[in-house]
Amino acid sequence: MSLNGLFPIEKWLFSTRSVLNMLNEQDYTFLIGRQNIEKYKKGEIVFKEGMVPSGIYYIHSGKVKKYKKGPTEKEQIIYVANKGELIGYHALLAEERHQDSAAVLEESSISFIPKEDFLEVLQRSPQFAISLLKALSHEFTVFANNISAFSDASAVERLAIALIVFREKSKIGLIEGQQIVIDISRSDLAAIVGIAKENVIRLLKEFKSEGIITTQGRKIWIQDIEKLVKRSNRN
Amino acid sequence: MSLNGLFPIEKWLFSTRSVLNMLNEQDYTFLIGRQNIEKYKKGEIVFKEGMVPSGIYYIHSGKVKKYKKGPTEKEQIIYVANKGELIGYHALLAEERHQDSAAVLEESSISFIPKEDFLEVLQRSPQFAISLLKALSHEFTVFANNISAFSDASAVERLAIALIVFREKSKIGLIEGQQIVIDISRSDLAAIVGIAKENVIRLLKEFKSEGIITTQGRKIWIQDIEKLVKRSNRN
DNA sequence: CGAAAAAAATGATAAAAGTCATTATTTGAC
DNA sequence: GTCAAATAATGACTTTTATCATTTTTTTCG
Repeated sequence: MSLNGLFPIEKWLFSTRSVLNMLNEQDYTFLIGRQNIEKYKKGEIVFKEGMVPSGIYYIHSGKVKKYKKGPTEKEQIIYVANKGELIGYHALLAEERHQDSAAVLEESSISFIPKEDFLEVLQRSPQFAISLLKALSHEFTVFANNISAFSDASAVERLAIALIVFREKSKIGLIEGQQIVIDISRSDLAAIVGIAKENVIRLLKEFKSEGIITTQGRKIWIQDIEKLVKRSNRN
Repeated sequence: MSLNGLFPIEKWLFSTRSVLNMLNEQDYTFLIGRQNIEKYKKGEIVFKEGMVPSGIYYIHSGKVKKYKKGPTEKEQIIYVANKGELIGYHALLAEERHQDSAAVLEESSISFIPKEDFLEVLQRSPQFAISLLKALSHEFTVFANNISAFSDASAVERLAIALIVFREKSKIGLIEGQQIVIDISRSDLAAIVGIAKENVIRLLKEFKSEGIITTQGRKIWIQDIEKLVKRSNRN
């Protein structure tokens, strides 16, 4: 079941994956081929807002949330990074402290790339810089969409979008034909959508009664993607 | 009256200004020194969502809003670009269509930089690319803050932030000691804050009664920045 | 300057989403 | 497998913000 023509998924997804693929084998190996992979358990923190960045991170497997806490301590998830993506490069490139925090959503393998190594490759490969520029610029599409959706879309619509996007992200690494399962806590889902946890639960219940999803514990299966797209109002 | 120590203004502002300043004189003149400046009247559109970018724009004077319209036609302003800034480069660098629209908020002088010229300078100056990377990365700080504020801050708080930030932007080009005036329509202010126009008016009335601002027509003068900062809850 | 148009302001009402208190279910560790 | 802790679910109620209809003020332009 594809989203082609159904939903503009490309406006809601991006990936730093392609950036690395343009590196030659030597540089690629230099950056992420080394065996400094670390395992993170669910909920563990990769970096925290305010920290001075000493390098960037590459996600070998798992999912990492980037989030911010406001004065009221309410957490807002800015982005969920996936297997194959880089995180932590914004602060490094901007030469400032981390402006958001990162924590893993599920057991993940992540390797650390020291600042010096990253900047070295950046200096010696102008094409890498341009490729990064392209990736960063595309990120804006997604962010602009998000900001726009916050004022234009209702809670249900944003939840529908979040489910569609998260499902897409959960496809990665799956075998063709395998059931896609969305495995995320109600709190995290609420923090992505920007609404209260209780509302997420109530709206999911609505989706269940409409036959759009089924759930079991925290797990969610999307049964009728077309109806969900309709509920998102972005088609 | 400075914001130093009062309010983290740097988290809400960025500028592509510095990017151009790192260019050598020759490249600088090549890009924006030429006499293809065009005047735009209030409300005129610079580019529209969906257009294929053929170049980028440099704002010699004036203010330009970047915005998106959602399915309900509600406009959300993503960013207000100022004198000295570049716009339209995201789509160009990402090699995609414009994902937002741009229109001038007040009479502006803008020059067009053809795609080829911009990319040429980018290719021949690796430092320019890295400088752009830095600028783009910093933009994320601002965007992330925005997204976080949307879920964490109330309407009044966001309005207070918007006024503080817009006031700061209106300082540019002013003579020291000159009164800062915020000159923006209630609709545009509402589109920045992401709330209904009527609410902007009601909240401004509240600010007036608290002695924080005075107004005359569309014009707003901030009389007590400290109280306003307090209302923003970000200090 | 004065009329028409645009924008700001106001008031009443409706809708959406948040909060709090509590119960039910699931998950994870021993 | 059982129990404790964590998380999901529910219901009543409050708060916030949007919407709509209308009046007043400001701006624009001949």
